[in-house]
Amino acid sequence: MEINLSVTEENYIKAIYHLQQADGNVSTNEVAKELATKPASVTDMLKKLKQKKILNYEKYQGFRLSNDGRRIALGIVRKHRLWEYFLVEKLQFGWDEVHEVAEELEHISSKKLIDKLDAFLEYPKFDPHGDPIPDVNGKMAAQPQINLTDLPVNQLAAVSSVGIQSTELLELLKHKNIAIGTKLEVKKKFAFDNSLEIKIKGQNAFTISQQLAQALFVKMV
Amino acid sequence: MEINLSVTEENYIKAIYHLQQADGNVSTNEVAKELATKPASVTDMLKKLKQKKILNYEKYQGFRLSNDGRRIALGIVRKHRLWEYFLVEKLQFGWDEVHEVAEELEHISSKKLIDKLDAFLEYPKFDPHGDPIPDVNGKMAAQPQINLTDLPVNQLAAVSSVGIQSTELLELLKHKNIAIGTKLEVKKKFAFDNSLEIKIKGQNAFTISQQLAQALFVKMV
DNA sequence: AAATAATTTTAGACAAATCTAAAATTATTT
DNA sequence: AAATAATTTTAGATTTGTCTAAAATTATTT
Repeated sequence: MEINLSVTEENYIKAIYHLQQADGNVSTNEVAKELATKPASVTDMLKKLKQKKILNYEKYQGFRLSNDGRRIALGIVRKHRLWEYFLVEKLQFGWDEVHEVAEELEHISSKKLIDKLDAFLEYPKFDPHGDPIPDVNGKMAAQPQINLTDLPVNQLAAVSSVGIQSTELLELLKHKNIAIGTKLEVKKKFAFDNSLEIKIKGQNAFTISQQLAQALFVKMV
Repeated sequence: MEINLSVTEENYIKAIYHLQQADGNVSTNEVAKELATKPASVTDMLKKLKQKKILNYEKYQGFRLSNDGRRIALGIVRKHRLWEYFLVEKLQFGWDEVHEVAEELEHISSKKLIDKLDAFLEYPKFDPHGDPIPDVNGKMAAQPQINLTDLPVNQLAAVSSVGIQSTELLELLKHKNIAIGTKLEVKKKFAFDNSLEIKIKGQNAFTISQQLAQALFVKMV
């Protein structure tokens, strides 16, 4: 039942997991960009992962992780986030300097190690960046809903609710092409009037007012 | 100044380090045995390490680490032993189940990580097996001298002093071919009369009495 | 000091993960 | 719906670490 995976394979699985969280179906080019490698290399790996039943993949058709693949990805995410928590809470790293180290630590294979680390840290639910940490069974706490004004720049999030129910607001949202479930990122914050530059995938970026941003709640993705 | 080393290269360096601690000059076959690989593979790696100036090596002549090589080896040993200490003291692993995990953790490259871990652990001097942990500069505490009767089975050690100065004792030591500096291992302990079976490299094992063992002090190697 | 044995090195091959360049397929324009 | 563009895949090469089998060297016997 335990498949042995190389660090490279794990990195592909993790990248595909994150891309499909944001995007649904994943493409060869996206993965190549994410991993700073060439599409041809990605295709080779896709075949390998398909053969190991980690990936549902038909050529030219895009792909997604299988159930097994998702289980493995969650295991890697769990390790990454627990180590980040450890680095910040116990070793006094800054939250902005832990990522690369966690990228290495997440590939340490011992399950016992990670479960004991989890216990030592007293089963934290969120990592230092606010992302939820999967538990032993791969379950994670729901991402808390935050106000759009509090969303970090370049953090993908999905609109989860609107603060007020007014026809005027709905009219504006319709015009801006924003609905519940719309995935967006904040690209810039303007201090002068607290307006935000917003990017929805496949559209050009546009600006929204402070008032509109305050009416929108999102969950990080 | 910072050379990038693969996990494989690091494992070779560590193996050579440990072998030369015990042996002086190291041979291709010894390394192959230690790393469970073939002599031909070792020769390939030796050339590579020589080229990187980590090894003083002339073919057919045996080899030793260069100063740089020793510095690198001490860094790996430092990481291994600090992680072992962490696993036992913080994560409640048994001292006998930490080795394989530490074998993986020792290859995490961040120097900052290991120095912060050292601080978190409050600069321990010895790991759970009693081996000294090198500090940031590669210095380690002298291995404490222990009585031969307390030496664990199969732990290589060097005779460091004798407890009493008698002609009779010296006569016996001469006959048994034991001197200050002689490297030996205890292969068996016999409960009946507390005699020990001793093995000196290149000789057949032989037995010594409890009285003789109590007169000998050793340092682990 | 020859012969034999053991060790070590070379030569050539293989698998994993990558690359470039070209071919195949799908998507988008006009 | 052709033509063009973008994406994806294939084919063939490269690098790293490994292997086996054979050759070279050193060590040990007789």
